[in-house]
Amino acid sequence: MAFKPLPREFYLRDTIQVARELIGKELVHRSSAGITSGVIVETEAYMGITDPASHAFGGLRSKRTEIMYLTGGRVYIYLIYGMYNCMNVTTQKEGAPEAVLIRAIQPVRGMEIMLARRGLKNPKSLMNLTNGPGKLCQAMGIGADLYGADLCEKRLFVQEPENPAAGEVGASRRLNIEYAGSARDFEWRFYLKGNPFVTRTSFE
DNA sequence: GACCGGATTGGC
DNA sequence: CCAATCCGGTCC
Repeated sequence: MAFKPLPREFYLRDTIQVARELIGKELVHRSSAGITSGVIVETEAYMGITDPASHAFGGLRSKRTEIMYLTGGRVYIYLIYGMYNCMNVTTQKEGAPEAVLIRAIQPVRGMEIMLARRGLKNPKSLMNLTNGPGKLCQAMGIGADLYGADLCEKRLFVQEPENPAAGEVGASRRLNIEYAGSARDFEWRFYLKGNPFVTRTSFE
C-alpha cells in the first residue's frame, strides 16, 4: 500500500478550515508494533494567541507550546490530567500558534494492535476503542515521543482515505472549555454527523 | 518552593 | 458523581 501524507500547504491555512477538512481524512501511525489508522470523525480548532481555550493564549511560550509557533504541519501532544495524551496537528505560518485537536477516529487498520493497546479483550462496543482524544492516542500508540513529529514524513501523518466516509459535517461548541469566557460559544468543533465514534453531547 | 487545576476517562 | 495522577503555570 502506498502512503501519501497531505502536503505542507494543507496545514498552512485558516485553522477552522483545516479542522473542518480533516473530517473524513485518514490518520496513520506506522510504529514498530505495526500500522494503525482511522478516519478522523471529530476535531476542534484552537485559535492561538486570541483564544482563551488555547494553550498559547496571550502568546504564551513554553517548552510545551513552542512547537505551535513553528510552521504548521507538525504534531503537538500534551498530557492531560496526568494520565492521557491528546494529539493536535499544528496549522498556519510560523509565529501563529494555532492547532487542531483530533477528538475521535473510526478505526481502519490495525484493529488487533489497537485492542491490545487499549486493554480490551472482547470489546462489546467497538466504539469505545477510539471515541475520545485520550482513547485514540492510546489505541494508536501516540505518546510524548511523537511531540513535534513532522506530518509530512511517513511515521505519523494524515492522508486521503481509501474509502471516503459518507455523511455531512456538523459544527458545535467545543467541549469542556467552560472557563474560556465568550469563546466557549464559538462553534469550532466539527464532526461527522451520525458517526458512532463521535463524542455524544447534549447539544450537538 | 507551594499550590491549583486541567482540550479526559472509567468506575461507582 | 467523582477520583486518578502529574505537569505546567502562577504567585510568593
